[in-house]
Amino acid sequence: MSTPNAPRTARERARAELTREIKEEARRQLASVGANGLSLRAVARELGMVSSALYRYYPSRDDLLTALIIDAYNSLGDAAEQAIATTAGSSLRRWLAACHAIRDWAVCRPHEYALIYGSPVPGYRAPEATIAPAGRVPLAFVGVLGSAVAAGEVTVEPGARVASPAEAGGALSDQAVKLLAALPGPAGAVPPDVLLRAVIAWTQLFGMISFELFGQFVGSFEPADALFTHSVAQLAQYVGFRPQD
Amino acid sequence: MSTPNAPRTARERARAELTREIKEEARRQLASVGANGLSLRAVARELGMVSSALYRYYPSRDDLLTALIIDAYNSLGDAAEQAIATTAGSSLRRWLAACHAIRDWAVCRPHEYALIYGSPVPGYRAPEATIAPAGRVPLAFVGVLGSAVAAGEVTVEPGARVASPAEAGGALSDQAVKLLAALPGPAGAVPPDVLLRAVIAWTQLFGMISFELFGQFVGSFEPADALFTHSVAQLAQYVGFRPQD
DNA sequence: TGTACATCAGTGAACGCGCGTTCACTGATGTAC
DNA sequence: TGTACATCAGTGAACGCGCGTTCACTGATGTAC
Repeated sequence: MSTPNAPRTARERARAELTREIKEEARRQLASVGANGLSLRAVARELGMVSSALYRYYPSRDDLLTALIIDAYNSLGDAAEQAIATTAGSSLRRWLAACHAIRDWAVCRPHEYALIYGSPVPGYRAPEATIAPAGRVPLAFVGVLGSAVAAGEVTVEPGARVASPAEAGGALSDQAVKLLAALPGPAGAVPPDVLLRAVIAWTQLFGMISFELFGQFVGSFEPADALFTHSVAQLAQYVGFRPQD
Repeated sequence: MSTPNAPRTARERARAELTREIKEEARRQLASVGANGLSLRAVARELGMVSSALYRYYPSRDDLLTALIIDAYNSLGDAAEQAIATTAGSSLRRWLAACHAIRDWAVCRPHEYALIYGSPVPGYRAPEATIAPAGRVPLAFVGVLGSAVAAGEVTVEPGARVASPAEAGGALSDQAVKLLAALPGPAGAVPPDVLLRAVIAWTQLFGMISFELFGQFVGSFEPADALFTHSVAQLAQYVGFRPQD
């Protein structure tokens, strides 16, 4: 019985393998032509097949794209979760490890990063199935936040930090509270203002990675390693992680 | 003599007008098919011309794309500069006005935003001519920073803010100092640590706008108005702008 | 003011290409008795 | 264990499409004398 999804017959094994090889070749092509240029015919050609054969594996080009998108989200989610799981010490350390893991992943796979965080492919509508994988990174961050709050490793009262209390109320805190209510386990206990600070850090993280990969730092902060390390540390401090070890 | 570049003959006037109309139609198509799908033939069709006629105006598809990119950077640069120029009061107010102007511009023209801040078009290499327009927004921010420093409206000593002094030295401050040396006028007098904080705010600004436009907030912070206003205020405070009026 | 010539915008046909998808087919692999 | 049938992977031709770019051309606009 081993694993229930394991292929039993030779046919099934071949099918699983080719499904994987098609995705791999498609990923390789992403790098040279981008998501829009991805072509079933070119993938088939490279694999030594006839283009119509691919339709035994993916019903259309968009389905192949969807598979690549889901894989990319999952691969990034794995990287973040693994960094958190394998980093010992304080919540701060785990938070920083996740940030660095995400950037390292993106630098190694710029085209997969562009696929999920770059401009949307026009005419392509992301199906439901991408939503859960897309949520893994934010969820991983919220998980760190939750255990940090529980362990008292994050400052809850932001002190004199709130610039405009009027804004923090109303629509914004409603959104934060609603989001927290939908979160699993101890993450729901994160105070709304801590969550908001984390969201800001989250957007900064991806803004910086996008700028690095998409060429906005050319001629100024390139290479961006030092800037990245510095900014991630700054924002972790802003979120409220205590610099204890 | 009027303006030196004004078209004199009917022919020249017609040429200037068509050049503009081609760009306008191309911009319209960006919205439906994206940068990769932009096609000279479709533009010509919509304009009631034959496709080869466009070659009298742009020597190739890439040149038309370049014109659109330059226009987008300039249009965004205009918006930011104008917001700064027309906002009275403190540097803080001008900084916030610029941030909001940039986001408003992006929300109104998501496809032009994607063209310049989204994933790069594969196979397209941005020519030299795009560099200067691309620098207008950062320069505008640095301008506000410069006058804020001169007027004492920004906190120069970050207090206990530096998380890891070791990183702030070395490569990173070298880059900051080099960048400042290349800046015009009073902007060069901005202290490196203030510049670094502004760079972080700058990346957060665009990270948040990208997340909003590219759909990462679906199901959580949508609409993102309140989150945006809050985060921009938070980062202005982080940069060190004094909340005086 | 009128004529001769040069410039240039726009035409239409063509070249050569690649794409996604469908469909009837062959032949190998798997299954039931 | 062997045979008959069902399943399914892969083929090759075809459909209908759109693309960027070139090129010889016509006819209108501009210029110099």
